[in-house]
Amino acid sequence: MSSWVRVEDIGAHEGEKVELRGWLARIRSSGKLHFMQIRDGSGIIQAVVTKQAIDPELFKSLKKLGTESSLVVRGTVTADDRSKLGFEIQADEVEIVSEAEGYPITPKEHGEGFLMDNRHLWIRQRKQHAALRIRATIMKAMQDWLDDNGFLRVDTPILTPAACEGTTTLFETEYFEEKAYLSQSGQLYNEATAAAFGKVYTFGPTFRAEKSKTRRHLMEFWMCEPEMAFCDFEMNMEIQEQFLSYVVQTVLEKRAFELDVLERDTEKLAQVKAPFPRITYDEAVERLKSKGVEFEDGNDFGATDETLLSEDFDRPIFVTHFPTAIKAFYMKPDPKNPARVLGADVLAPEGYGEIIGGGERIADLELLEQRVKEHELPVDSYQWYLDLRRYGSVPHSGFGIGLERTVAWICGLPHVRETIPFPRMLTRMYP
RNA sequence: UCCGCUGUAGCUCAGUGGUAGAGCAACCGGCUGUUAACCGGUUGGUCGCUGGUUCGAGUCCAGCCGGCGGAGCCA
Repeated sequence: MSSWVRVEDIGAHEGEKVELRGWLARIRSSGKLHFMQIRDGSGIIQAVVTKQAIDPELFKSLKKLGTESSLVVRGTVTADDRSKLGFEIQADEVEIVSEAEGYPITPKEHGEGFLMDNRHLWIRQRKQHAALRIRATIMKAMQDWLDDNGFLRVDTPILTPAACEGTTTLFETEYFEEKAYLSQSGQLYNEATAAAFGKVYTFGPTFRAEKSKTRRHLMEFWMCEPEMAFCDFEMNMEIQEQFLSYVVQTVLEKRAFELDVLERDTEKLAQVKAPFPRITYDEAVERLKSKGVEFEDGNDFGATDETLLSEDFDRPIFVTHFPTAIKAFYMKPDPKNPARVLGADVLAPEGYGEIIGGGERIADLELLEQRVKEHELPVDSYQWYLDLRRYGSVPHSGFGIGLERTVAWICGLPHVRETIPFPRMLTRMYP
């Protein structure tokens, strides 16, 4: 009897007869010998089938078996230097589960549009596996670090009654007789749960109905948003650099194989260790001007500006003290200069741009009420949020890290669309 | 929303106003160590759509539709 083994565990079964269940990734044939690449979801291994080993009719039909046909292969695990994995299977039994015909993705090159149309099949491919495995590892590393540092995961709702920052960029939906909006951030609810539990985070999908069409935007993306009571602007940045360093180092340790598949330069990732350099918004503007950029003071940075700023550093950087006017209504103004906020963005290296936005929140009731009015937000809808300043308000801070941008950076991918199984993009919601 | 590029076989592309092409995939055959295998053969077309110019349009023009790249906005 042979036992069902996954490719990732094959090394522990050398010399044994095993059963593989998977799909035919590729077949090459040399007359009386078939080389079948068997993909089982955990890896790819080559099964060698000789004409003597199996029924001649079956041997003949295997030659014609289409790519991605599903099958069960039984055979003996042997060590072999010619295999990248170090092992292959000398098959003596092959069962075809379901034949596939005309699988559209071939070993030759394809355009991005075609691959996105076939995303449901594209995710079977090696590089997509590597990126999505690294995504899973990043998510787990984020949660592990937070769980191990006293944070409680308290998820916030996706259906919300009002906007965090206005309704223009929200997806609207029906909620029986009312309107509801898909959450663009768990931020405000996080402040309530932080006042309940001290240190919390939410991790889930968020939605923005912005008509942006760039390599770093999705309509639906995942954010991990920690929030901490009794935490100021400085402590917030220290937590971010520890957190992010842990995530990057964990991926380097646990996903070396996948980083290699993606041909990622890991030396650049190895340098990602706390502390991260800090520059103020005003310093950043000076740096841009000295590089010949025509920058209008008070504006936010564009993608090329962020690339120019990060290229001087070998690790992520904080850009702090943005103009109050361009930041969210809940950001705390710097007491030394109220025209600037106690907020910071983290810019990833190598031109990957902003991956974290965060800062200290306004704790004072009167100032927050004033800000809500200044931003022309419906004050009544924000009463629960203002309550947080009425009942034991404390200094508190938090941040949000965009998962797909982080995955794109760590994987060295040119576009966030490959960092999520089924990206929702401006002009694409299929499949 | 704006700017640029682009649309020809299942895929990636070539195609000078005058007979619709290649490589890969698929299909048929060959090969006992292949790694995007290789060798021989076969099939495969509403040239994005609509209109216009012309004796003649894949090719030139206009509009529309799709794709890709970038900008703005943002994580």
